[in-house]
Amino acid sequence: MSITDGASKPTASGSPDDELPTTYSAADVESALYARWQAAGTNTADPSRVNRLGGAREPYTIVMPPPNVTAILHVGHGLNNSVQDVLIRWRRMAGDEALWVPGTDHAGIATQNVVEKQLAAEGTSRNALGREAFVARTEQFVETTGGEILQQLKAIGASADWTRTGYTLSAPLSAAVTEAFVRLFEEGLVYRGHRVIHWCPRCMTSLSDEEAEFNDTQGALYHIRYVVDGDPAASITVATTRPETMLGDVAVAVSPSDDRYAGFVGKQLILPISGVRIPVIADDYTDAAFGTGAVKITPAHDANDFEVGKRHHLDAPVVIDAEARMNGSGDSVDRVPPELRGVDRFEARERIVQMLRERGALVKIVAHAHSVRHCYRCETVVEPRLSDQWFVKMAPLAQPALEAVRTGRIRILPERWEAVYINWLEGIRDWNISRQLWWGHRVPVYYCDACGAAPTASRTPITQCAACGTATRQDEDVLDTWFSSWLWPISTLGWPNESSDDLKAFYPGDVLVTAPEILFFWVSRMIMSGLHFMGDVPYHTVYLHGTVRDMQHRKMSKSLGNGIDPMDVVHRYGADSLRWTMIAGMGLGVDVLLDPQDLEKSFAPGRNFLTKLWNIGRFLLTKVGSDPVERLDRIAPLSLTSADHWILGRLTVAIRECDAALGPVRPGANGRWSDAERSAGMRLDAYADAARRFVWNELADWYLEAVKPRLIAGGEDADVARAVLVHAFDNALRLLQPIIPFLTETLWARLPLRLDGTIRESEFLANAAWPAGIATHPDGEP
RNA sequence: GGGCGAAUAGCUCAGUUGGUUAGAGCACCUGUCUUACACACAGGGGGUCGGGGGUUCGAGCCCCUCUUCGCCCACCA
Repeated sequence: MSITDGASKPTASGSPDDELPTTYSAADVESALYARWQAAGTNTADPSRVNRLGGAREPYTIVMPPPNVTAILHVGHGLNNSVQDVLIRWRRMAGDEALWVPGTDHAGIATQNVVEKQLAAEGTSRNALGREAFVARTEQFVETTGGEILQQLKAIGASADWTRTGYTLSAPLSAAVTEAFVRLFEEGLVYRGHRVIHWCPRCMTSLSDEEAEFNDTQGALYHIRYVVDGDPAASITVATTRPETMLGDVAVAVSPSDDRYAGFVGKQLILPISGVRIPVIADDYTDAAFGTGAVKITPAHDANDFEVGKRHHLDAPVVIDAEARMNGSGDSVDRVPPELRGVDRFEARERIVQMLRERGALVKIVAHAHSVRHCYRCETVVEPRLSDQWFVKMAPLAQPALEAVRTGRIRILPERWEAVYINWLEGIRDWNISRQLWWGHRVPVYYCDACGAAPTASRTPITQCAACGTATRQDEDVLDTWFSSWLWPISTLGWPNESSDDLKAFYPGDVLVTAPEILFFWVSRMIMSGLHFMGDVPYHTVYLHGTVRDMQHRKMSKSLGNGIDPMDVVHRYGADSLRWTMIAGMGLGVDVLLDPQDLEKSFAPGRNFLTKLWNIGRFLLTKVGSDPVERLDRIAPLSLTSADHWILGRLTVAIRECDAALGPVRPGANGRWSDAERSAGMRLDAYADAARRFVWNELADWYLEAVKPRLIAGGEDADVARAVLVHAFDNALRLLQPIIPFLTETLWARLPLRLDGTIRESEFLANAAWPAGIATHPDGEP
């Protein structure tokens, strides 16, 4: 009989051929077993069983960070989802109604970029296709190839509730997006702003502050002399890292307290190359100690300069276009000399520097290290650009989110991230949510060009102007991907339908498991949206895990070629090995180092442990046999040997250690973490280690050896030994199920029955009870 | 510029409020195919806990300082 057969027909009727193969073959077991879990609905949560709806169980909810719909599983996903699955499986066994909501994210910019690349390869482009055809094409692409990652998650054993799989661009979740936008619009928290934003000239869209990442760059500080109008002997030298923007200068700002320039304030300077006259102004923005103490002010191409410009009522001439080429528009056309028009910004920089040099306006060039913002999707240097965008006013949303962490309704682990969270929220800036893309949720705002009525945000499409009856025009922009992500914990449960059973049963949820990188992008915004739209936090614990890196501590990435394909590991060592390695090897918030060059070295410990467990199982099933065993509580304590007492004591200790490592499940009755609880628990590595120690060092190395003669001798004492052995192993399998579900389930199905048939209270170990310690054997000493 | 983290055995890491000879896995050495397991078992070697200073009866753990890596944030013109 093969393992697969054995697993599919769990039986304790020990037929002679019912022997386990000498080696465990994960590949033969895992996918079939997963299918059986699926068929039995072990992962499916039922709101009617939840105490919030009159049921008997506590809910335990985790929402999966939705991977990009076009993503394929990488080892980071493997780590992230292994952690979530351990927690969910643990709580499911412990009697909670555990719900793990899976799904995918439409990933606006990322997906649009993928499809645009495909189109380019086909010799066409999105503009050639037009908006409607492009969106259709992308939808089709997502439909045919998207979501593969969800299948891969099943292969690593993720026990998510697939009946509730969400997708941010699905109809129900899109309705939630529209509802959220319109509500915020009506509350005055969404507004149209005219200001300098981050612009990616390759993606051709604006970006939020968070999407424009700083990269350290070795640049230069160009010192340029601006001569005073009417006094060629007098001049001010400005320092800039971006000389090409000088074409758009409208002033030079000096510090009001800078004596060097006091006499210049109010005078006019002549801008080299264009000859435009600009004033010298005094503004606190300028730091007299930096550079030359004089700053050129380019309101259209620098966010700070824009603010300075506003204070001094200066124009904001545009000299760089959307594709980052030198070009004026409207009144500013003449500011860009004909020979520079249409020239790329970096090429223009070289040429302008040369022109300045020729005119004697270039004083010097000094090497200067600074940080430059790049597009987080394509690495292109971001261009500050003056434009009209939709913003969310964040301060009113941030305040309750700040309080939630300060008062202990939410804890963030490791705790040090709480300071980072608080610091960010205290200095929060408004969120630019409009994107000049086609792939995403279209901004639900309608304009009437005919009568100029105020723009209307609407839950349903408006085709005719309410004021004048002419056809309206919908806003062309789509919303930031994260504007749908931040609703994920409520939208996947049915919001805005507040009578949804899922929402009532499973919200607020419990834990969010993710990497620190998206603390601002996502985690904090979900807290804000949960508090704002549902009046409660989406989770009480934020668990931030580390990053998977190679042996040189480099982040694993496709471009470096240092990645580990989790599916490769699954095929070679099994999902359980992968999971074990991740969970046992990862301290709280600590990076996991794995060697992509040597999978054997990285995953052998997990594989070895599984083999050990397998062999314990083989020993048990052959030596103990398949005859029913007595229930432990029916055995007179006096019949137990000191070895029996010892192993039962060790088991109790192991259970206690596992429980302690996993820690408090949820905050106390007032819904707030106490100081003591705040950092307790969630030590998955300590939990794995405690379970491993019991199984290997105590059960296998000691008790199994001690019990061999008794089993051989037979008689009543052999039956006692059999009962204790089965009890200990049964509990060991229960302790380990959350981490290595496949192997433990396979072995558990073959444990002999108890005399009263109670050993299997459930068809699956996945739904069996989490172990409880035995009160009569409180300590682990013999 | 501000903040945070890490530095413990050859490698990857544990060491919870300071308390007996500092631990695990892998690697290494010596035995052993002992009828569950050589992906194993029995035993063993190996660490001035980054440097310096301090508090204490006592410090890997607390304080100061330095060095080296890494991360986050920032209106580095």
